[in-house]
Amino acid sequence: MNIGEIAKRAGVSRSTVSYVLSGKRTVSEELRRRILTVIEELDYRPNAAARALKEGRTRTLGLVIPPASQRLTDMQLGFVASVVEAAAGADLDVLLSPSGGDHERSFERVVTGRRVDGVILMEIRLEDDRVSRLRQSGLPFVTIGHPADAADVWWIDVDYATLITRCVHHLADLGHRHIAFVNRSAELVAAGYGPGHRALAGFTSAITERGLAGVDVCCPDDAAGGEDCLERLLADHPEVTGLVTINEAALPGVQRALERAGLRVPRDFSIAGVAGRHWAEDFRPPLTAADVPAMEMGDEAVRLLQERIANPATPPRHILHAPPISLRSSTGPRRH
Amino acid sequence: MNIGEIAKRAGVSRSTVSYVLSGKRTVSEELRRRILTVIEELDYRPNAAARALKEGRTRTLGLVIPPASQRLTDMQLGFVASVVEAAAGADLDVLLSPSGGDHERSFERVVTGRRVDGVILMEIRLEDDRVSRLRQSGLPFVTIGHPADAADVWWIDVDYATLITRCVHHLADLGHRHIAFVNRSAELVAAGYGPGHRALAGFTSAITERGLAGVDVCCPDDAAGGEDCLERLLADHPEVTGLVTINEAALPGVQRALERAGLRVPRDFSIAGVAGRHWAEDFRPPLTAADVPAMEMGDEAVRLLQERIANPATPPRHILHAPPISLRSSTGPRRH
DNA sequence: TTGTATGCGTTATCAC
DNA sequence: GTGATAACGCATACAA
Repeated sequence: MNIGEIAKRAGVSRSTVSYVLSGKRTVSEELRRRILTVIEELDYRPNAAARALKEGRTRTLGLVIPPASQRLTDMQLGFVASVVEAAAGADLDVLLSPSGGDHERSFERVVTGRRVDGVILMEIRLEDDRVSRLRQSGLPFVTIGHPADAADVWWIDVDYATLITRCVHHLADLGHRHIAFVNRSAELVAAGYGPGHRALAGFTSAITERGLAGVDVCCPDDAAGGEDCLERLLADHPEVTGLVTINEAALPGVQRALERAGLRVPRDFSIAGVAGRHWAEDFRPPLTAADVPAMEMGDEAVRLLQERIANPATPPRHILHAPPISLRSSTGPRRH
Repeated sequence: MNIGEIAKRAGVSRSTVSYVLSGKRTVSEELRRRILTVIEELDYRPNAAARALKEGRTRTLGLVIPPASQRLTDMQLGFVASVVEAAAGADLDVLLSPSGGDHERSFERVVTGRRVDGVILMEIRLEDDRVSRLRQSGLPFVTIGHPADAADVWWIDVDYATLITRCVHHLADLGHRHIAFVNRSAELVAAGYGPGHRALAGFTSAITERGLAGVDVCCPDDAAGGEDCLERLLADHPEVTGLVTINEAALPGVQRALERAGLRVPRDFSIAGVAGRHWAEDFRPPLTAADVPAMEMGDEAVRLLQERIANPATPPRHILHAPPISLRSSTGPRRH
């Protein structure tokens, strides 16, 4: 079914059909009716490839995600979901591309095959090859997270340094003097994962500012890893009475280790961090945390990307979120 | 950058370049070299839209997911991840389309705009409009889950009836006489969500077969809902000593309610169910459950779809998974 | 072994 | 207000 067939059945030319569809020139009411009826009857819809070829744009956004092998966190999932939702709201389709692992080809196809009008990139490293690649390709893109050298890229991020700093101050205000920072996995941090580094910087500076004793550890991104990690931490640093973290996936394990050590939260031990809202609320006890507005951020990513596609010359825009810390029930005064 | 530009710079015709790329006819080694060098230099890649238009296929699969508003379960996430991974492995791209909610347009675009060569559908209802729509459209599709009338559709599913039956037998063997079934949310079940109905059927028949007393309840798909639900259940049916469930998202709440009621798992109360492996393992105590092979199923969905695209006349194939129940630590003998 | 010509389905320019 | 026609970039049947 193509536009020519519609034209034939309606007894008009192809261009008239096209103009009825686009509304870019006036068509007599009679023909309009007739054409729309035929379109309806045959359930005709323009061929996307032909349209893309002619118009030079695909009405499709690329979304580059971490490979599946590495399980997506709740927060990442929130980004994906909200990007898809926002794109659908703007009548845009979303092409998913796993990066990393052995998926170079998928990424290359998206970037260089003109399959999309723009790209949204997640899980940004401080030095990120994909960002360089995209920069050089000229394809509009927006990142969720930002690389070290980010002046010329459009991005949206969470201000991990500030948030972790606030968490430390909160614990310090409650009287805690020995505080631990539970980071994401060692591999991720070693690979230059931005939030890991920025959160650590925030932790270190706050610890110094308040004259506290701080210890930081990397921790695998799952419950079992969290359990091991905290067990070791408690053994090596029994003086620690509270922790701050950006590793939501490790928390169930963290809590099990605390329980096993006979420590109650928040009576004997306080936990604060950065996490998705659902996560923080479903945790027991509910987690005192900065609630990352994942839904909003996906939305913004799509908006920014549309803006950039529409007007490539616009100077870069950055959005840095520092949501307030929601006081729940996982932090309390230090017990003597 | 197009194929003509490459041809000009290499001093050959466009078709020669095209044939070098496709390998569909022999090209002298000298020209081949020259052309490949130019391609390399300019980092040329064929325009996907032009190729799709010419070839009549897009090398893209559609993946229809539930809307983001309704949070994806761990299992659904596993499907998405594995589909994307498998598709990437076959050099196929994946176009994501949220369905339900107010995303009709997105679904219609995918189905009727020839944006994809085939579609993978998730979260199937017994009577599913999207399946009917796809059936009538002639576009090849595979479902994860299956509708009531599924003889002519290609699908992959988990045998919820059998698995829940096994769970009931397992509890019965341990001496439990009063068993509850915790279903997915009432809305989902009312909407004809397949697993909800089939699992319930399996539960009922097993209860009857063993001469037990069974009670079944619907339960919201989140921790808070699970907590409420179990609290009510324990109040109304204090004789119940074990439950089986397909609602993994409710389990943290279920457990909290049990704890609050002073019931220990598995000493005082047994839990068995169907869940993703990670989920079951991370649970405390680790969950005795049939581990849904989500990764494998996404893979199969892509393979089946490729098969169907390649050979539309092949009779439909169905794959029904009934993974064994992994004995972990959430079930034990009834206490007297 | 290579080149020329055609058409995929659209949109948009030009002519009427 | 409407119709004919030329691209868009590619793959391939047909010529040489």
